[in-house]
Amino acid sequence: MAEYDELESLISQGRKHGVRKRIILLQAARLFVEKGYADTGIDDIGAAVGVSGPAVYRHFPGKQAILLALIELSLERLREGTQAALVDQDREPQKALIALVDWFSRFSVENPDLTLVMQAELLGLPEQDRRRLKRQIRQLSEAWVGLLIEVRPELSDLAARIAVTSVMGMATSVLAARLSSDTRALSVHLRAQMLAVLHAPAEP
Amino acid sequence: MAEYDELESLISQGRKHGVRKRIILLQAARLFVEKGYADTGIDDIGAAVGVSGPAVYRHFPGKQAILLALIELSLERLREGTQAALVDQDREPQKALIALVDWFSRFSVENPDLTLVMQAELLGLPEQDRRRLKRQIRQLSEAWVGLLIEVRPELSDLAARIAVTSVMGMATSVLAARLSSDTRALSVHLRAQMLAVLHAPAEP
DNA sequence: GCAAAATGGTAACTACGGTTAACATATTCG
DNA sequence: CGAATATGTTAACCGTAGTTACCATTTTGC
Repeated sequence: MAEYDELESLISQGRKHGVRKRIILLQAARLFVEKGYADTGIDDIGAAVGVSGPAVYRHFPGKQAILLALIELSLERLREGTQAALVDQDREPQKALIALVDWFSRFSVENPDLTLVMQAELLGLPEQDRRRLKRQIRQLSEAWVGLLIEVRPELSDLAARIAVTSVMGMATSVLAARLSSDTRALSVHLRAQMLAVLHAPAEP
Repeated sequence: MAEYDELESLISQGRKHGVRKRIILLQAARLFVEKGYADTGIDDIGAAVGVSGPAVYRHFPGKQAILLALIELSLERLREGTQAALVDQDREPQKALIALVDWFSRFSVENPDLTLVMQAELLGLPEQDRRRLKRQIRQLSEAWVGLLIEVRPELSDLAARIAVTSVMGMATSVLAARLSSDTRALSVHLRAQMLAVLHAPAEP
């Protein structure tokens, strides 16, 4: 479910157990992306949820914990989506790669805040968490790289890594630029250009 | 001149007028990219220059001013490079576009800190400066968009904007990932994939 | 060579914001 | 119902880091 639909649905559910926590998370994502992690106060987050101030501490042990939970949520969604896109592709790397692009171009456009927070605010985390998460992100992209090399064995390892990194970067830069609110058009164009990168002629 | 070569050359020049200031700027860029603007203290910047603490205030009125000067320097270089790449192309948009990609793929790889700071830490600036700089960045990318539409009139405005934004995003994401220290290889691959994006088949 | 400007060091100030304390209300469930 | 738990509120705390004050030294230009 896209992040804004989820947020709306959660708010309508009143104050059930654990719901507040999820609302805080999604609103914090919005704020972090809009104003940056450093310039977003705990008070701001509370206000966005309709709960001024330190009430947030009832749900999270601190500001950093919110950011950490957010990025972990983001990673989790990415992992789920990647796996889901890979099943039922009859182990054909060509089909699998296209399925991945299909899914990711849609996911990133429909979940801009989650996607952007992960790559923009990793530095806000303490060394240790940052390392751990970076490793996990790398593992995720390695799946893409492996698939790409299967499809195009002529690519060097570096070339494949650059292509995959570029594909991720295209999504975040386009989202950050807020070029259009037409999510359908955005994801369609993104998809086309991601495929172009993955199929770009190799350089000697 | 690439940023690290410039830094080295400056340091060897001792303490001439205005030199210190430039050194502070470039070291600050390194730190901002490495640890983030928020987590880089004035003391850190001073230490990196061999001048502990508030001595930095002899050259800049404050921390934000350093960031501002950095992003403005970055923009200036981008403008210069864009212009330089466009002259002597006989007003052929096809050639001009390729010249732009040639130049930008090299520039971004040779000046990673300048390139990354501009897009990563814009949020650290006060509203007003941020707006102004964003506008200037947009103007810069509009030059690319105009050129691209000239070459490929079948592209919608949105499609062209997405392509150009993607090209910029590819550079920053690849630089941030630090995939290789072989700048030559990086820029060559980047170039190829940027061209692929700009020539990607349009979507209906 | 000397006055003036430039540059630097150390110590102290201060504001901001994350966090905690202390106290209140509402919800849940036996 | 009533105890326990969850959730909120306001006021106060306090560490950090950007900034300023003040004094020392070096560099520059007449």
